[in-house]
Parts: sequence; C-alpha cells; structure tokens
Amino acid sequence: MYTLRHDVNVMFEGVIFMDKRMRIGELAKRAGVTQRTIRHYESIGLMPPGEREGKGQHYYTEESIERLRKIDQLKKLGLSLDEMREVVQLYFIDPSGVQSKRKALDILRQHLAEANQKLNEIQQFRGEIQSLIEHFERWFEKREGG
Amino acid sequence: MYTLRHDVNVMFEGVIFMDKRMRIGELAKRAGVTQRTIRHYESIGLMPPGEREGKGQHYYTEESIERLRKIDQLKKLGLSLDEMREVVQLYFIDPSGVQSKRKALDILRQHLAEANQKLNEIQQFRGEIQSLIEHFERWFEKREGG
DNA sequence: ACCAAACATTACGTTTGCGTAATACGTTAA
DNA sequence: TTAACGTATTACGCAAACGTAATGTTTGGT
Repeated sequence: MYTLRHDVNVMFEGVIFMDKRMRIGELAKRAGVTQRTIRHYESIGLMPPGEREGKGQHYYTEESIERLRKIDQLKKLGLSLDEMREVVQLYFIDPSGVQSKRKALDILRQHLAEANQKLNEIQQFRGEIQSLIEHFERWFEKREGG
Repeated sequence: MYTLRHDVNVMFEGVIFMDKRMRIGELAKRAGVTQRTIRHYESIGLMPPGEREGKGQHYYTEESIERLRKIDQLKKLGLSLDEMREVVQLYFIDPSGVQSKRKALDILRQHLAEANQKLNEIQQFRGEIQSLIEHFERWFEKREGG
C-alpha cells in the first residue's frame, strides 16, 4: 500500500522537472479568484472538478488556470456563466467528431458577431465621451486660457 | 380652482404643436422598458421622478426617454446601475459651477480610459475567436474541400 | 503518531435588478 | 357620474454569483 506524494520529481538528462501538484488554494491564488468561486464553477459544470483519488482532495493543472482566466475574460464581455459554458468547452475540449466541430464553428461565428456588435457599441460610447470631454475643455480654454 | 389637462395644444403660425404630457405607461413603451424598471431607477436615484402636482401621477418628458436609453447603453457596457449614476448625471445635468465642470472632466476622462481598456479586451477576444474559427475551417478544407 | 494547515461539504446569507401581485387612488371617455 | 383603465405604493419573490460560517476530513511536517 503506497502513499500519495504531493509533488513528483522527474530526472531527465540531468534536469529536474518538478511537477508540483496544485491544490485548490494555489489554483485560486494563481488565477486570482476565490476557492468558493472555483467550487461554484465546478458545481455548475463550468469547470471540471480536479482529479482526485477517491474522496480525497482535488488536484489541478496549469490548464485549470487558463480556464479560469478565460472565464474571467468572458465575464468581462458580459457573458453569464451559463452563456459561456459552450464557448469555454470549445477552448479546452478537443471535439473529436465532425458533428461537434461543425457546431463549434457555428457557436464561434455567433460569438464573433456578438463581439463585433459590442465593439461598435463601445466605439460609439467612446465617441460620445470624447466629444463631451472636448466640449468641457473648450469651455475651460475660453475662460482660463489665453 | 382649475383642473389639470392631460394634453396641451399650442397654435403657432398655422401649425399645431401638440405637447402631450407623457405618463409612465407611454414612457415605458417608448423607451422599451417596464414601468417597474423606471420606478426602480427613480427609487435608487438614477432617474429623477417625473413632475407631479401633489400626490398625483408623474409626467415625463422626451429627455426621460433619452435618459433611459443612455442607461441601457451603459448597461450594455457592463456598468452597474450604481456605477453609472455619475455618468448619467453628466449627460443630463448642466453643471453650472466651475468646480462641478472640473469634476465632470475627471469622471469623463476616467470613463474614457475604461472604454479604451474594454476595447482592447474585446479586440483580443475577437482575435482569439477568429483564429479558432480559421483553425476549424482549415480542418474542414483538408477533409472535404478539393 | 500527532498537530496545525489546508481542504471538503453543507447550508444559509447577501447583493443586484428587477418581476409580480395586492390594494388603493387618479384619470378619462361615454 | 360612473365604469374601465392607468397609476402609486407597498411588499414579497426570484435568479445569478458568489460570501461566509460551521463542521468534519486530509495532508504535510516534526
């Protein structure tokens, strides 16, 4: 009966690769989220639960970090956790069937369109702000400037 | 003792200007929101409550519509109702003092920076989606295309 | 083997942004 | 004036996205 080691060292041609297995605390820190957030994402199927032996603790990989970052990015774009589920899958699951690849393309094109839409909205907003700013600046120039 | 008229007609050089006083139902329809939404905005100080005589009903103007539209726009940009309060003021209040004009400029510049930030994020996202799409398209070309 | 940290699980709490009655007036067209 | 409909006010409801205990189990170090 052997015990689980927390970190594994591999020697290869004189170089030591230390593959420290990451637990939820480190994952949370490195991804800039709370443990609760991670567990929440796991509970709603947005993140796969980290690997574990039986009923023990969960261990995560670097990919888990990227996944959390991607989720964060999508949140900034205004997607709800529910809405982003599909897209996140596309980034981290290799769809093996032709069918799923077609579906992936559809979803991606749709999200591309939405992104373009959002770009327009923001650009318009920025334009409005800029002219407001210029308006104020001219006002100050007239009063204070020489 | 006179009664309140719901609509007022003004004749000027043969043209009739009908200045129908708008109540919350019409405002809601024309702005594309619910009455509940309007009342909610009023209750948190995001919208000024429409004018009224005593305890009667509220009457709104065209500006109320624009205000609701502006709120909608800011929501799409991801601002919370709380966050957008200041900006909305800037659009619809004429700051009379120099002090408030300076503050307005500050806020506007800050929001301009945030808008630029958001633009970058979305552009990056769009880039990622595009390369994913191209990846899938190449895959299909190799399999099906001639 | 033992203890302090870190983790797992469960469950109730919180904020935001309204929805949805319920009840009581106000307004208008007939 | 009176029925019918639009409003005002109050209050409870709800989904999303976690926060915050509380309690029990694992793990890593000595």
